[in-house]
Amino acid sequence: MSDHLSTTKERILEAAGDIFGREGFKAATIRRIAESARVNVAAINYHFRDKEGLYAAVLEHVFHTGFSKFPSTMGIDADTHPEQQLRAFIKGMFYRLLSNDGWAGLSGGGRLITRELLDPSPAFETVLDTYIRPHKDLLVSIIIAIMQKNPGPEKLHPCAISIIGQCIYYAVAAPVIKKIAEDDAPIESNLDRLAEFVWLFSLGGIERIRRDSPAGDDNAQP
Amino acid sequence: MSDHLSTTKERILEAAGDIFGREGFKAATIRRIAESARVNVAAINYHFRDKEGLYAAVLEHVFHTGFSKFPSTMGIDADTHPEQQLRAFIKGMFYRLLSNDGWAGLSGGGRLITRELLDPSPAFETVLDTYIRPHKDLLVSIIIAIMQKNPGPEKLHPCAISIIGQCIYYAVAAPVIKKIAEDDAPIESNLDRLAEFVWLFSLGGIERIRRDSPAGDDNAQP
DNA sequence: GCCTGATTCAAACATTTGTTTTATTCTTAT
DNA sequence: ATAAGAATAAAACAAATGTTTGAATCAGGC
Repeated sequence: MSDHLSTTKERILEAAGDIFGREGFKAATIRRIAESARVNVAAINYHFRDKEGLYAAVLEHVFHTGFSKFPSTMGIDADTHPEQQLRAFIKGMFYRLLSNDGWAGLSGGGRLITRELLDPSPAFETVLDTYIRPHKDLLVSIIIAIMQKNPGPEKLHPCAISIIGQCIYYAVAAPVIKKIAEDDAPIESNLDRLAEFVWLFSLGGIERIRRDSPAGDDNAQP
Repeated sequence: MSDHLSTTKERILEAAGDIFGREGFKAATIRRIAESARVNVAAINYHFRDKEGLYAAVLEHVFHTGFSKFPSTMGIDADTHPEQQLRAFIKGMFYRLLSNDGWAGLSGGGRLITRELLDPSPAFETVLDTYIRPHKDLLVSIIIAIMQKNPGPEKLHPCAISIIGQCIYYAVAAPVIKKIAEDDAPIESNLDRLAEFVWLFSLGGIERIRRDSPAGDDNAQP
């Protein structure tokens, strides 16, 4: 890793994103990061204060660039057909998490994010408010639009979790999926097909939940 | 952790399961495990050779007890209506992963397993053959029975992944779910409701995939 | 040209941590 | 009762790792 050009600080950030993602916070060593960034160990403390400071900076950097390259809406207008909005949303998740242009390319296969889900660091609180909550809210509003009614949060939230869960599971379990269902491993060339599958599956799921829900109202937001 | 009675070896296994699950292999320290098990540090090396040996033993122990208490089939006959088989399968996943009688109670909230998905250890290879592959094969056969046709692995595997993914995501993202959708956190009192939801959602998903698939044959196994 | 502050570097420090050693205690078969 | 082996305990060891230090180097303004 660690690109040829760019400043020291940037090289550290990129190398650290990759290594933290691959090995986790504790297992990653600043010596390995420094080596990968072709930088003296002390430079890390100089620029980022300590290991935790570096980690916090990496996290912010990774989320910022990920959601910049692949925004939640994926550039789709809010007046597009809601099912197509969902398609874009899901494709966005796959590319953000698993594309080489996304987190797969700069955080050890998108695993930095998965690790945060499992063990949120102190620095994650900010990320949650800035990126994740709005992202979830958008999804919920898309689901309401598809259902053409608001079945209440006790249906909407599990729906959102089921959809997001399918996407993130590909990132979490990539190593295992490679072993037991090799043709469906979440590698670049499969992303479109897998996203399409999850989209269809989720449309079916949403429809089924809709059918089983009481009338409900038509309010736009939950 | 670490129960009052039982032998030294067992106390170590239980304490280690909890701490490895909570902190991960690298971050967990022999000394903390020994303290939690009320045992001398050297006892761990004596009984399990080294840290890796302990980890391998923990992994086998955790999977064995998990699938013993909550088998893949959950005691449901193979001639039960396939949709009910799926219901049992999903409920089994939720309880195995997230119940206090299951992995939540003996591997730091079921996180030991999730960590293995993310970074499979050498010891995971065995677990994969013994527990995970058969588990997946059962799910695939249930899906075929529900669809009443075999749409081929390129539909079956993603279907299985979508279903398993929804369940496991609750375990992976439990801390985050607690923060952004508190009422749907995967705690004991919610497991039945969440399993029921995932079941319905998945039935919808399967039906949708079935509709969009070409005729296919009726072979029993993929 | 030189001075000041920012940056980089090699080396050293202090702590943590997995493992080993050695002695002691406990268990059990004879 | 006793010898032999299993189990436990305290201490020491060696390697690794995050951080600091103090000197060297570089960049830009006067």
